[in-house]
Amino acid sequence: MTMRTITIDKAPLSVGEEITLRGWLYSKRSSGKIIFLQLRDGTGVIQGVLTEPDAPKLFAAADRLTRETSLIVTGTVREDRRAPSGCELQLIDFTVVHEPTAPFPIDLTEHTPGFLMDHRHLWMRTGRQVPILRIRDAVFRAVRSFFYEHGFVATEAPILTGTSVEGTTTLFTVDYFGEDAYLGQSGQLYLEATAMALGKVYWIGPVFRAEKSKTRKHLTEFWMAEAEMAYCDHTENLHLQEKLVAYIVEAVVQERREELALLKRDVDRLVEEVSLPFPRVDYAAAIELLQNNGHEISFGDDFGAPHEAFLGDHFGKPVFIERLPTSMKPFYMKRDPADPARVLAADLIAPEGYGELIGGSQRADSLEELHSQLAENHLSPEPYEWYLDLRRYGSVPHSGFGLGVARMIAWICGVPHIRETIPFARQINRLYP
RNA sequence: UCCUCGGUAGCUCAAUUGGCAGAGCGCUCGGCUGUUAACCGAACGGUUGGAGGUUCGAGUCCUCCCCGGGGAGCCA
Repeated sequence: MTMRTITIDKAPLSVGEEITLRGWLYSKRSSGKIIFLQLRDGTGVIQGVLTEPDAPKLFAAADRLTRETSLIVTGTVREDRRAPSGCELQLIDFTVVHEPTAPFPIDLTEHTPGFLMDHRHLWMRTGRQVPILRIRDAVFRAVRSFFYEHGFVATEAPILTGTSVEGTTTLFTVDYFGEDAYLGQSGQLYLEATAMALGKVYWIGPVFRAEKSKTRKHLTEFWMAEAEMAYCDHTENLHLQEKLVAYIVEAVVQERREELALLKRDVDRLVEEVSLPFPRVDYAAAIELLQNNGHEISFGDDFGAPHEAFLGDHFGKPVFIERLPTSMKPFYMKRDPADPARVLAADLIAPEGYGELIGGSQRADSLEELHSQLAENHLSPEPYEWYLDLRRYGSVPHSGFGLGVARMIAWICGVPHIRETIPFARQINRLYP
């Protein structure tokens, strides 16, 4: 008999065979002369079974094991409906790789969010965290395949920048050889330049906002998937965005069905939510809709959390709010030719209260527009000269958007807080671990 | 920055009107041949976030500070 080393997710394919697994002891239950070891390896959890009369010495050793002991086990895979995963390993032997020097801090019962975040480096081994992080991987991969399949070129924006994208948002400052530099808050301006070189571009990268936000939807360091397209108008921009969102959800549903089941996500609802097209609602109509449903809001106001929640619930799927007021938005967006008080921009609001998934717009493409809009925002053109060059040399209509990856993952997973959707969340008051 | 709730055993939480500091889980020990957050029994475990104050007496009341959760604003 040949003995193979495999991963736990492949164990159901090896029923009847003798295999080796390398992992960690997730939990242990014993009942006198029979012992159950729950073994995890990152791909899943499987139960190992051992009875005392069969192997007294091995049984005694197993009985002494503590949680998160790393071990290599050998056994025979068999189906058993009493096992949590439907199959289990009849243990033949095991080797301890490392024995923990203290009890593992994370119980499988209950902890406060603060305690869990303090122990994020250990918490991430347990329960829902493994499936969430595997879904995160699937989301990143789906974004990359979508853009690849649609002819986009993967590129990068710098993290260290000398220019602010949004005049208003707070920036993290770093010392750059005696000069102030900032951690990038968006790759957009750089992607506009790159799109003029390569046509259609995207990147997935970290961005930084020094906002003192304290909500379930905000991190100070988060990942955005940003795209920028030359020769693309507002309408085409929205069309691509909805296709991307639906593509990601469908890919994850297909690839990570087991993980979604572990998270008890209502997958049917999720799939229904991404049936195309997503509704397009004019900003003015959205304001009216909110007013008619008892919300205190007027034209020119930005949406607050309750408004976003209402809109998501009302439509039951992601909804574009388009033609937003100029006053709400940054200098680089193109004015609506039909109404200069509006810009050709849209926010994509997620269902189920997950907030804004995407912000996008057609960009102002003439030098005159940009100059006057910089002036209106009280921004000096000087640091933007390189950006203004894009309108001096073969400027074209172009559009782009940024997708908040963590919010996307939170929505797909159905988890309430985005701190669980990234391995190590950076928040106000949290820089460790 | 603002609003709000909280800080008691390693963890999650109790503690009546201001009157002896408690439980469950975990760890340790004992029992149990199908456990599913196993179960049963025992033992271990405390500077009640910090400083000051009121009082015969403070986990409990007062003042200030520190830390955390939730929310708002801002944004993705």
